Amino acid sequence: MVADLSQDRPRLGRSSTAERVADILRDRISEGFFRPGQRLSEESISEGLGVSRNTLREAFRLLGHERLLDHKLNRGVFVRLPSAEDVSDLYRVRRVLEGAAVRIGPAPEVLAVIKEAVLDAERAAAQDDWQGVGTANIRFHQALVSLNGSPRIDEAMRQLLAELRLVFHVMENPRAFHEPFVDRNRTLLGLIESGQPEKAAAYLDDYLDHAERLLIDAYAP
Amino acid sequence: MVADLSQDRPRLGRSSTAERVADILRDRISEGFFRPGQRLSEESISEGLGVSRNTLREAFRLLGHERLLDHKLNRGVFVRLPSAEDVSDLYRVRRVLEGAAVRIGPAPEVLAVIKEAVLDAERAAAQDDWQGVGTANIRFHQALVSLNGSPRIDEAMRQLLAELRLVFHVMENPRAFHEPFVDRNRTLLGLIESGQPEKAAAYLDDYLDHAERLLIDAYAP
DNA sequence: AACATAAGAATCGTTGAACAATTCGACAAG
DNA sequence: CTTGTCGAATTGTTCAACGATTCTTATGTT
Repeated sequence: MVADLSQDRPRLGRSSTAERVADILRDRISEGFFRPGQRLSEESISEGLGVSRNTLREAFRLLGHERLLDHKLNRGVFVRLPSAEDVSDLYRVRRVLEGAAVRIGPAPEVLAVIKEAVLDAERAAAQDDWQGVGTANIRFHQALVSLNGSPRIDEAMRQLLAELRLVFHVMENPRAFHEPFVDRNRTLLGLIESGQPEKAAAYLDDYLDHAERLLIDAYAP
Repeated sequence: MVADLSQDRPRLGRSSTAERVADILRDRISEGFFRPGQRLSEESISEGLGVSRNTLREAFRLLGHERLLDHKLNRGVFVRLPSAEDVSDLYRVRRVLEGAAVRIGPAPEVLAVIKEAVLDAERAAAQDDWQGVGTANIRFHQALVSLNGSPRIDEAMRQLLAELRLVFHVMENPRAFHEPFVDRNRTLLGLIESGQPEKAAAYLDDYLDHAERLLIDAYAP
C-alpha cells in the first residue's frame, strides 16, 4: 500500500516566493514578453508582482546563474542578449551533449518521446504554426539528450535551450530557421532507431553545423 | 591608439558583496572547513562575516545553484552531501565531457597545461603529498576538458569538480583513491599527444569506470 | 516504558524603510 | 567641442520587525 513514496519526496519541498517569482520571470522571458537587452527595474517589477525588492533580488540571482539575466553592478539586471560567440558556444555544447546521446543509442521509453516530438513538429508545420514547430523541436532535442540518462545533463540542456530561445527572439524570421529541420528530425530518428549510432552522430554533426551557420548568419544583435 | 578596449569591458564588472561572500563560502566548502551535511546558520554566518542576512541569502542562492549548498525551505541551507547516485551521475557527465575532449584532439597550448599537471601530480606523489596529487589531478582533468574549447563546458566542469570535492571530503582515505591515477594520467597524455583519439577515448572510459567504482565502494554517506 | 500531544524556543521567510554608493543625463564653464 | 559639476534616479546593503515553520522539550496518557 505504501509502495514507493520516496519518489514523491522531492515534490514535498514547496517553493519559496523567490523561486516562484523566478519561475514567472523565466516564463515571461521565454515567451518574449521581456525582450533581450531590456532592463528589468527592481522597483517596477517588485511593485507589479507585489513582492519586496529583497525577494525579487533573490529571484534575479537565480536567473542570472541560468544566464537568462545579466546582472551589471549598480546598473541593474537586463535580459541577456547573447552574442554571436555565445551562439557558437551553445552549439559547441550541443554537439557534445547530443553527440554523446546518439552514440549511447536508443532506449524504448525515450524513443517514444522523441517520436512524439517529431510527429508534433510535422503536425504543426502542416498548419504553418512555426511557433509550435519550434516548441516541438525543442522537445525533440531535449528528449534526444535524455538518452544520456543523466539528470545533470538534462538540466544543462534545459538551460541551454532556454538561452537559445533568447536568440530566437532576436531573429525576425523563425520559419526560415525551423522549417528545414522538421524533415531532418525524422531522418535522425530513423538512424537512431535502426541502431546506426555512428551514422546518426555524423548526420547530427552536419545538422548542428547547418543550424549554427543559419542562425549566425541571420543574427546581428 | 584606442585599439580594442571592448575586450577589457568584462573586467569592469567588479563584484558585489554577495558575490564576494559566495566566493568565501565556496572556498571554505572546497577546503573542507564546512563539512558536507553541515548546516550553515544565517545568523551566525552573517554575523561572523559582518554582512546582513539579506546579502548572505543572495550568496546562498548562488551556491545553491552550483549544487554546493542544499536549500531546504524553512530549515536552512546545508553543505551538500552527494548521494551515491550523484556520484554516478557526475561520472556520467565526466565521460561525456572528457570523452568529447579527447576525441577533438590536442591543441598545443592546452597540451602544455596538461603536461604541467601531470608533472605536478608526479612530483606531489613522490613526496607523499596526496592533497597535492588531488589538486594536480583536478587541474589535469580541467585542462583536458578545455580541449573542447567551450567556455560553458569549462564552467560546467569547474562546478562538477567542486561538487566532486564534496565527495572526497566524506572519504577517509584520499591516498588510496588518488594514487593509481598518477600513472594513468601520464598514459592518457601519451595517447592524446600521439594522435590516437579513439584509443585515448577508450582508455579514458576505462579510467573513469574504474574511478567511479572505487569511489562508490568507499562511499557510504 | 512507550507513545502521542502540546507548549515553547529557535530559525527561516518576507517585508518595508532607510541610507550610502553609483550611474547617468543635463547643463554650465573653459 | 570637451571637460567638470550638479542632481535625480536606481541599485547595494543594512536593519528591525513579524508571521510561518520546524525543532525541542516537557507533559500527559495508555
